[in-house]
Amino acid sequence: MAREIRVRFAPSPTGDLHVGNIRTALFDWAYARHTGGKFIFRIEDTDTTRVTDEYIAAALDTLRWLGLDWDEGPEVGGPYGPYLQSQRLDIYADWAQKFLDQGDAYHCYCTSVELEERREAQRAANEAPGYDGQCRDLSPEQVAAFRAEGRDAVVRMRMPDGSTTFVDAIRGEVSFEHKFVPDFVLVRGDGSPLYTLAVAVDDIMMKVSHVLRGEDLLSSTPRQIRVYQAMGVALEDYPIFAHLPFVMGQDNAKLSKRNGEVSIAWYRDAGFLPEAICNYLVLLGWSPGDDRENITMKELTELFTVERVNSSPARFDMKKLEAINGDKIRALTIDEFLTWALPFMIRAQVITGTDEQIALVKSALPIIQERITRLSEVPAMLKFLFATNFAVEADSLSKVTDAASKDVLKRSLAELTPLTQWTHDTIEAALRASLIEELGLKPRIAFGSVRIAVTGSTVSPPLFESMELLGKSASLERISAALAL
RNA sequence: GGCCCCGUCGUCUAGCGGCCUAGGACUCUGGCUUCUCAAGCCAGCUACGAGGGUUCGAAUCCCUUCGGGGCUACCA
Repeated sequence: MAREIRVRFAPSPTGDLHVGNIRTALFDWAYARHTGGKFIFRIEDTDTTRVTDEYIAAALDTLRWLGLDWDEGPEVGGPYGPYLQSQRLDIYADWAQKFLDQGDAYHCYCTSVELEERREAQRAANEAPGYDGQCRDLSPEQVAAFRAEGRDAVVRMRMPDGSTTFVDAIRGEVSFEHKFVPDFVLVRGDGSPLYTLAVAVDDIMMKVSHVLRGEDLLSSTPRQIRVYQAMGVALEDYPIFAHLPFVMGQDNAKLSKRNGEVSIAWYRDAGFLPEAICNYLVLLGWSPGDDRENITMKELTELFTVERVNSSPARFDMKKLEAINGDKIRALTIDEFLTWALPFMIRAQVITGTDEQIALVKSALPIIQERITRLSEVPAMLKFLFATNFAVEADSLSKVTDAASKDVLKRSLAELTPLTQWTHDTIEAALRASLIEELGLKPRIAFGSVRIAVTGSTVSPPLFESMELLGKSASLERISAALAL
């Protein structure tokens, strides 16, 4: 029987999770869900100088926010834990010792400074820089001499002659000559493990069946395979590798702050829905095969296969993300929309969050739903409903103070004041009859003046609905106030 | 420099030898609709990096070349 599908997402939280990380996590998750396998979340925190608890906590939070639930990992546990590498140090130490005993690895006493000097010399001689094997076969006397000097030793893996060939599920057969893969360090001088050791040990110990990760790790794969060999892992128990193409920035190279933000936390604050982010990101390097582009998380789990993943890098396009986000916002029910929008209204200090305010926001959401592309636009669109010190925007001022506008406003005030029923229908009927039919004005001119007076801006949600929501007294007050400008 | 990966509209992609005078989406442009802005609808612009092969036939297969990227750490 085929082995269980187990896919892991193993970030090293040296900062906030970024777009590239999440695209990988999304593919990992989607593949696990598609196959009915397990999605494993592992934290690679062997670099204690760069990984912090805050970043780890933020990573969990981001994955949760996106809806990428994990079956094994931090907080949920699992049969192959712990899932933080910093808690598995003894496991790595045991394997390193075994490799040493077997002769697969050896102690290397070269210092960083010496190594750098030698690499420099290699570069100068136009040779491939890499470990030269100086400590490969030290005599007991030499070892004793280095120890006497007080040198620390790293544990270095011996790369045998030959080559490593493996099949990448996305790129096909990939081969590396070992002469281009120098002996690499498994354990630091202080005894702490390196990624090269921990990642291979954990993937095997956690019975990971598929390693879907960024293509930057493609060239480190032969090193992982070397560790599997030293561990005595049978070929059929090697994970299947699939190296995902990069997500790059707008212009040239890697995605960075310059060309769009990288941190997922930023997108969250900017008013993007998790499903929009996932929908957009999954389209970067993968497609369902037909012309479908609006894909729900559920559809993703049904459709996602590694076979359909592209091998070429994709450029991140904020415009398209926004378009998808707009689509997702429009697809929200009003209650869902309200839940997402409220925090933005409160954070922007447009409302404090009273029941009355929430009710008004809720009734106003339908008229702005198809007008926004990010949740962060909600406060600006609705602030006219809550303004305590209402004022017409400076840019629009001149458009309500001219004589023609004054006439429109005067007439509007006269027509609207006697209205007993204040609904968008009655308001529209009154205004159309007086301004359009009787005065013969163009709708955009006539309603434009009223719009500025009532909402303070030339751009607003539909005028009559806005006036209905604002209420009769406030609407009339604002028209009067504009007349006095 | 060496090794490895990649190369279809501006961008994301469909395409896996004939269905391609290359399809969809985003962007952009024009129009319709219209109380502004949107949304919606219609139309348009724009691509197989280049050169050789293979084949009756190539975006699809092979080679070369050019271009882009990654790696080359006691980072991951």
